[in-house]
Amino acid sequence: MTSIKDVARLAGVSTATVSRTLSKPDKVAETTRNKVMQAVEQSGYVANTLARNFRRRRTNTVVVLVPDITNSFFSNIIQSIESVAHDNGYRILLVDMQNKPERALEYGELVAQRQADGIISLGKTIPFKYRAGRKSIDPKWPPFVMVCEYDGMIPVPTVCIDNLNAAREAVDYLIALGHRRIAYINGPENSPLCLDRIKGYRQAMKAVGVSNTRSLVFNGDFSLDAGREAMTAILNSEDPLPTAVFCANDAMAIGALQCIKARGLSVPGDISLMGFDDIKFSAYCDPPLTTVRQPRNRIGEVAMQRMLDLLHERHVPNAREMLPHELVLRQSTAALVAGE
Amino acid sequence: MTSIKDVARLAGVSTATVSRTLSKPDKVAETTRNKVMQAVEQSGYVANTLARNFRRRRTNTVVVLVPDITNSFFSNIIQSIESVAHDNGYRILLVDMQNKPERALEYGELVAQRQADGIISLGKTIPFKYRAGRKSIDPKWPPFVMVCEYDGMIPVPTVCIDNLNAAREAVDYLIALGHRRIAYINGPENSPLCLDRIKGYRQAMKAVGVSNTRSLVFNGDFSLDAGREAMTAILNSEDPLPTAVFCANDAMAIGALQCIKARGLSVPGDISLMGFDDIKFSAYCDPPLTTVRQPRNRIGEVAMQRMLDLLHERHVPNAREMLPHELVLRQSTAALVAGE
DNA sequence: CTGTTAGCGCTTTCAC
DNA sequence: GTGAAAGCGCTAACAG
Repeated sequence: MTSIKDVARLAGVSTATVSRTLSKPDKVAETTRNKVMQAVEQSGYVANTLARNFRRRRTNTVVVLVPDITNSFFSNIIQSIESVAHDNGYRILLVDMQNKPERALEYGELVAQRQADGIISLGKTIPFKYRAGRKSIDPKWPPFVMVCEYDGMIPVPTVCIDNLNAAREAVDYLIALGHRRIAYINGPENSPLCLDRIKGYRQAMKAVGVSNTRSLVFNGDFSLDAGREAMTAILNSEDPLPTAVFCANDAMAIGALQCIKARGLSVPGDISLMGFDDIKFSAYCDPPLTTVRQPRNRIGEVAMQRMLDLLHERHVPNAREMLPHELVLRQSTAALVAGE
Repeated sequence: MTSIKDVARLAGVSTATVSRTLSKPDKVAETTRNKVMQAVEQSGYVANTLARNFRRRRTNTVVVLVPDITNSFFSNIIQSIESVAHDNGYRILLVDMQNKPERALEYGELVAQRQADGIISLGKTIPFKYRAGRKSIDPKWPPFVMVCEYDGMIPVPTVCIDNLNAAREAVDYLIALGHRRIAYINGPENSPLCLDRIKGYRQAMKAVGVSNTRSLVFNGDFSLDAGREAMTAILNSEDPLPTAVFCANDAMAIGALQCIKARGLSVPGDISLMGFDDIKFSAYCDPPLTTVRQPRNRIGEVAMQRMLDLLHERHVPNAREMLPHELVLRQSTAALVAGE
């Protein structure tokens, strides 16, 4: 392997000059620079990033913690993170948590071990130790950004949407269509994001006089199967059927959709159905799914941007930065026909 | 930052002993080991991986090149790669090629730069320079494994399925149902994997006397939209409608499905539809999609296993290792009714 | 089993 | 503008 020494010898300069030429070319006289570049060319020299990173004490690598990489909701976010990272000379170390948040702390160590310069988490767990209720994060924490989820206990730079109001608007829309008996298929109960969405749902319901929603709320884990199962529970319940069902994500809505149709009921004829996220498949359902769009690519971009800000020691507020969501009206929802 | 020296001093031993205790504990006397571990504990020492990697000349990191991370077909493969990697002390550096194979060479350099120990590519492009037609790979290449795709020009360790026979079996199944006018929506024409699949399609058609399939073959790029567009072209064509359509992947089949239903035609009543891959959504279509299952998790596992073999200098044949596929019969295909 | 020693390849003062 | 020299923190001979 040719090293910086070989290049130096070949160009007849010192290793320091080679190093400078490569990292700060403008600090080197043009003739010297040319000599060095030619020697680099000729020897096929490629800098050893390991040595460089070691010396510079940085990796130009950012860890991305993904709760479940097979959940297609995350893929656009990851794509944008990767893209912005790439454009700024950073690489992504991908960690699939496989929905095991207890492994988070293990990955928090990656920065201490110098495997990465910072951590972006798409999940709800903070990969560092902290005392609940603290007003601010430990100043010794490495650059850290949360995406979509957040931990209410401690303020951390977060990029997400306004889940409460997004859910509220979704349910308000169903209400405007005349629905009152609206079931809600929620995600994992311990997820702050889901707490916000259910709060939005409850607010909207309460505004039209439905304050006890207990029998209308079902839980799932964001998977297609969970949607089917929750919908089965709804259809099997002895309570009167809801006229609309709002789901905490599109995958569960698609699972629910299949279940409804399998029972011989129609969407939106018998039941209006609404999802959340606007994943690609939602436009290809039958009927296409009314949903709430999250600007996933934008979320990823902003998240990586904030990470770069932190890495460059620019100020980033320890607060949630909310990006605009959008109601996407398709054909899975319809006005409640009078008398139904 | 506490370094190995601090620990050595605290434990009253040499840095070499600390290093040994941490990497080969069995080579150290128990009493010494205890002293060291206690010092580690007490000082909160975390080894600097950058220094360690630099010294060991390895990163325990493998680059995974993904053509398009938003294509959900890849996510299970990545998940398994990551999982096996993690269990063996490796990390994954994720690169999203965004379908720009020309960037491959840039990433091939990552190993030369010591950013990674090996490369797994899920795409069709080899990220190293090579002369076409060589019998064997350049012995100077770093550990490299291809997944799903392969490059016919040069033999490289590859983990995939038997695309030719899988496609052939799929079409044979449609033929057994009585179909003869079977259209094919292919993926990118320059993909070896697609060349195999179309070969399988043609073989099956030829076996029942259809040797000119030109007007039956359409191209797409594996996306939902491409499926819709290809299907639109089929339906708008002046030729008689096919009674069955085989798609090179499920996403295009789902796109085609929507298009067919939008025209007021029924699947499988008017047109039988068959996909490829068996992604999660396929079971949730209406009707659920008949398809060919690729063992995606297994593919990822085996691929990372082969990478580990290469990294440990075990022999890995420069050949394709084909994993078993499986026909998944659902409701999007039906026997051709006589007289149709 | 343990300590001494010599770097890995690069960057970065600090002189000149 | 350039070179000499001193490490970064760790590991791996080697000797004892």
